[in-house]
Amino acid sequence: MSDYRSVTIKDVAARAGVSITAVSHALNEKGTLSDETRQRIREIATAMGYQADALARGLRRSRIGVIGIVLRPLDALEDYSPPGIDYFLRFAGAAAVSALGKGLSLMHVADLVRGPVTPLAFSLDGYIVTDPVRDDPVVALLERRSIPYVTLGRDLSKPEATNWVASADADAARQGLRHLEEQGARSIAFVGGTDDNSWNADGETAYREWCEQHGVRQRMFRLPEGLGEQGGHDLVPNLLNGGVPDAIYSLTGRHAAGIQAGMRERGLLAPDDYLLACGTDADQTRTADPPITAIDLRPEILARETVDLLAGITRGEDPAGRRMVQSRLIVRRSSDRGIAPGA
Amino acid sequence: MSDYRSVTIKDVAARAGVSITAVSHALNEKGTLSDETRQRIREIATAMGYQADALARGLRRSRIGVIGIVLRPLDALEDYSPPGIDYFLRFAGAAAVSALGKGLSLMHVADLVRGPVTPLAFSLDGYIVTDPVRDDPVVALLERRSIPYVTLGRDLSKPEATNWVASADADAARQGLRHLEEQGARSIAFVGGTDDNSWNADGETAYREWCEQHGVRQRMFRLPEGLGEQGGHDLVPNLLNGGVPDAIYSLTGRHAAGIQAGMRERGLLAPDDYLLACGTDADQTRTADPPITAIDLRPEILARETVDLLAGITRGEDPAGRRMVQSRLIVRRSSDRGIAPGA
DNA sequence: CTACATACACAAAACGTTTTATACAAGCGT
DNA sequence: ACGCTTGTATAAAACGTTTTGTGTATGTAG
Repeated sequence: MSDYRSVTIKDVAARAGVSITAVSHALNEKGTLSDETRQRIREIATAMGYQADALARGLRRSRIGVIGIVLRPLDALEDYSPPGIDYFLRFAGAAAVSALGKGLSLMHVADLVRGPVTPLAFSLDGYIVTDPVRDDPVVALLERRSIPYVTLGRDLSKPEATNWVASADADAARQGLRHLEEQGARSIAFVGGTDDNSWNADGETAYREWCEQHGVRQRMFRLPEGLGEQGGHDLVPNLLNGGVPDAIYSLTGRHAAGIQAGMRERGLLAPDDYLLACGTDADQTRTADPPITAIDLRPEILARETVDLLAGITRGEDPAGRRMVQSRLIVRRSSDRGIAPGA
Repeated sequence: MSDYRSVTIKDVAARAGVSITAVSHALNEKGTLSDETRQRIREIATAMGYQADALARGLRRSRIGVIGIVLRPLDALEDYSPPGIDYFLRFAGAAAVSALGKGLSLMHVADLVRGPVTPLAFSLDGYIVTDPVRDDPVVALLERRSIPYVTLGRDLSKPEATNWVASADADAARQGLRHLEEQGARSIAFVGGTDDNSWNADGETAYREWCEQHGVRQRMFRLPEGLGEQGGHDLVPNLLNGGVPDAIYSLTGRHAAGIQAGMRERGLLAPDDYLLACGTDADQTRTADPPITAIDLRPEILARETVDLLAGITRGEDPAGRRMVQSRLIVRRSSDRGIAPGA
């Protein structure tokens, strides 16, 4: 490690024979400099490879070109890198890429509200908060600090808020339920999560409506997200309590995989003995045997919209919020009896 | 957005009736303060919720608690979020999680050497560079700036370097080749990439050795990583040039999927007409039909080791480098003729 | 009583910027 | 010759820390 000294504004000023104020103004289109000197300073600066130190700059202004991302559902999990969270990783990866495309960098930040937090956390330009729960403490903290943020998924405790992007959750669930119906399901059991977020809420609503419209008794279950496949597996006895349902719609991928495993232990195989579909595509739904029908929430598109919205807000613009992204049903064997849609 | 003013060192000093120097010393275990005042200041600081501003601190010291990650193979791609890069996203996600566990944050940084770079880029504590190529300009830049870094995969141009973590690439390839052999392959064609990195180099070496040991003629192909599935597909005529090989071992997942598709168009199906295995597990290998045998490089473990090594280095320690992570063969239908290993 | 440590606290400089306020010409109208 | 713009450039303050050096009691040895 040599002792490299990077070139500062002072160096540029010295070389150009002007004050550092002149350099700053020349490079930031501020102040009153003749076009001539402005131009000259710029050339010298680039020739010397000058790049303003972001820390020093951030100290005065307050934008450092970095946005943070908080993955709430992962905060909650004890183990921080369980399998089957690839939706979040895909989202985070895609968000990073989108941010880079806008000249921003994305920084992962751990739970802001417990334990010591990364030093830079409160100096970031803005935040993406995925799937906040009702009265989310992280959201509250950001508000208190007046740090701009965008949530992925609506914040149920803030119906007036516009700073969110979400998949069209209710639509997605309806789409899944309609598909099961088309493949022959008359009664459908529903397995949601326990996190108090819009994703679960909208899924439940869609299910309730479907049941009412079809005059079918609701069979709704709520299973903590953290229980994962094991939880799905252990839920099976309850699911079978009132007889084998025609179909099961599970919101989370890990639950669905566990349910399928548990059903198989009882000799019940999809798609012959029941139909199975799932609200999020995940590693588990793809690799299960048989592969499980799932909804691709299109994390890449969600990420792009989220970053775009946040970037606009941090720049002080007033971009349109409340953005919804249409998701897409991926039919796989677990629910495919070969009946054409609309038949 | 209210005008929240966060509590500064000055506020704490005022409240405690001491100088800001005293506060700084008290909180950083520096200087000469009586234990009594030290303690009193600490209590007041925590009571007021004081947290040192990372930017201001970074200006003086030079550690801000953030490490950067550069995904070189993605830098090279024109499209920045193609499918089938989930190995990198998994790695990045896992690295973020590992970093958080060490009180560091992970920041995605785009190609450092072309175009304007994120402002904070040169103020980060250190970097992870995945799969650097020979004489990688990003690596050169980091060295010039004397920013510590760790590479994922050896840097072929720096045989003496110890600052790397890698999967046991050669072992992995040997493992794959042995598996194909056990399933009945006598001649194996090999498809590598063109990036000049240790991953490709070690894979090729393992293949050459295997051919020599078995007295089989080499059938080695090099296909640019960027061509993806299409590239694999288009390579098939060349692959078939000297007759249908018993088996094909492809280093990258996208190539493998394309090859399988191309072979099918010619009526050749795995595992009956040929065996197919692949050096990296990817979305494409899992979801291909039939699913393709692949090597799980265990990005989560790689990420943990990489972050651990880098964290040690940035703290000025001298942690053991050159860490190798054993990978794991996942046998899928594309190469499975049901012959037990070792038979 | 003097000289000299020792213990404690603080003032001021420094980090590299941006921003605000000021200075100095030159030109112009009176 | 005077005051007033206008155009150009700079000095100095500010951002919130850390670090360096200085100062003042207090105690101790001679």
